Amino acid sequence: MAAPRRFAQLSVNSPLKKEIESKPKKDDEKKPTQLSLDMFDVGKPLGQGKFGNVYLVKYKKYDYVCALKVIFKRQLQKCGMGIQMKREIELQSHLNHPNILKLFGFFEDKNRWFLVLEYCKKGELYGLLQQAGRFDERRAARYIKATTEALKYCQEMNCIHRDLKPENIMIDHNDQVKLADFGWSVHTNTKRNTYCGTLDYLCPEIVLEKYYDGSIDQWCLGVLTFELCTGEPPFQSNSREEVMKKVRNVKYSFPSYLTNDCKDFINKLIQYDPSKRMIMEKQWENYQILHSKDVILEDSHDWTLNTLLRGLDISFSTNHPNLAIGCLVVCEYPSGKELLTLTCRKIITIPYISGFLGFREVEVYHELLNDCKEKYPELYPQVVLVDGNGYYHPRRFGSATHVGVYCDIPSIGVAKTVLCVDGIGKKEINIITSQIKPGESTTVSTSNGEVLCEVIRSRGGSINPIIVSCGNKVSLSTAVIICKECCLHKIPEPIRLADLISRKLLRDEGLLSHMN
DNA sequence: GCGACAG
DNA sequence: ATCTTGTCGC
Repeated sequence: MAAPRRFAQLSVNSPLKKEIESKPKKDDEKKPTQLSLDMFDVGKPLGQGKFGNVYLVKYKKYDYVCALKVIFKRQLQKCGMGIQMKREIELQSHLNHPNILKLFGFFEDKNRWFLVLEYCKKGELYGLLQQAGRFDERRAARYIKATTEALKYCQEMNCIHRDLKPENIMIDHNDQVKLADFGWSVHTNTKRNTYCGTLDYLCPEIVLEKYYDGSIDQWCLGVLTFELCTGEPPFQSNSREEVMKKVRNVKYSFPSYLTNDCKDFINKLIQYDPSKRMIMEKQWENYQILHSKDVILEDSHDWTLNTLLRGLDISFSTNHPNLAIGCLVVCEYPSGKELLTLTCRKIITIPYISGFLGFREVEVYHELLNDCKEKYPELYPQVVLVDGNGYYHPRRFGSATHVGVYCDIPSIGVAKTVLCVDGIGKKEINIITSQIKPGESTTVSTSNGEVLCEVIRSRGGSINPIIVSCGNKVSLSTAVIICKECCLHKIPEPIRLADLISRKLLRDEGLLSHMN
């Protein structure tokens, strides 16, 4: 314990590392250079904290400027953080990422720990934020993106930061983000309102003293985004109790100047239920994979020549957070006669996140389609109608397109509602619908002339439209023809049946909330 | 007929 | 994820 600590693992390009490696390994002694205070010129203090100060220092041998964090063992012990400190150093020294502050090395004397850290000329992001009041979304997004990269890396390394806030994000001379302070942080109680301290970034499970996991960093990322874009943390209040109450109730509101995209992003991260917080890993990965594949928006077959064309639909319904019952209904086209019904019960591991449509569903749909292909190959559908938007989606990738591309099958998106794209929302669609005759349809385009979808007004008296958009390998005009044929009711028959069947199954199993 | 629910 | 709607269960 009292023996001098060895050098921590160094980043590849660290000058300190070069020195160690250039030293001839004499004898069998593998002990690397032992750092000590006299190897540094100590300059001006960079910051003060609860456990000690940070100084600008120069590593004499190479004239290399670093930050030296001094932590008094006494203070640390008083807070019962002695052992934690060592674990944190071990952890931090193994992290190597462009957006994580590098720990070059560490050493100790009788009373103090010394951490040799990367020097960041522009200091804490907190300071820059104070100067600016608030950042415009473009600038905030740059910081958030880099921070996300760092957090993603942390998650891969099974490390939870736990203490994300603008005080712990350093900005170097190149304006690059460097995430700092992995737990042993020098708490900067001088800057933030001492009364609330770092309470602003606490998530509900911490406030309620429940178990927590890596998703607390997602919560904090949402809070951070809010603070960078507005200058104030979302749950700010006069008293500790008030903040905690607001956090428990997830009660916060946006200033009017924020864009919808920004609010949306924050909303997806600041979620009470940890499993509902937007995650960087799987969703994003799937999203990228699917986006890298080609979506075909034209007819891949001459549908009109095939009189035996079958329509199919699958739907998906859940109340239990992770349980889904999917249903696939094959109908004869164009009569709409039901030929086959398959269901699938599956535990979904991906959380539902609005705006990231299709990721949860696609697993279930895929299984159903495979099942059909294996057992009833003659009934395998040529085209699937999917409940929800298709290519017409703010991210240009709705459920129907996901299913179509993922399962490599022609697909059509059939939605009852619209998501706002380029100023076209529910209200605009309703106006458009009211201008067309029952049973007729019209194409809706954005201001650039890009076609989004076709709105069909049902044959009955309702002005509630059916919105058809391209999924994959089916053109919009063909999609509309097929859809109209399948519309015995307002929702195309296969979708309607699948919806009813999957919901009935859930109900029968007592998995819909009104049953208990 | 009324209430719940739909992702 | 708030359909001034459609459907089902009770």
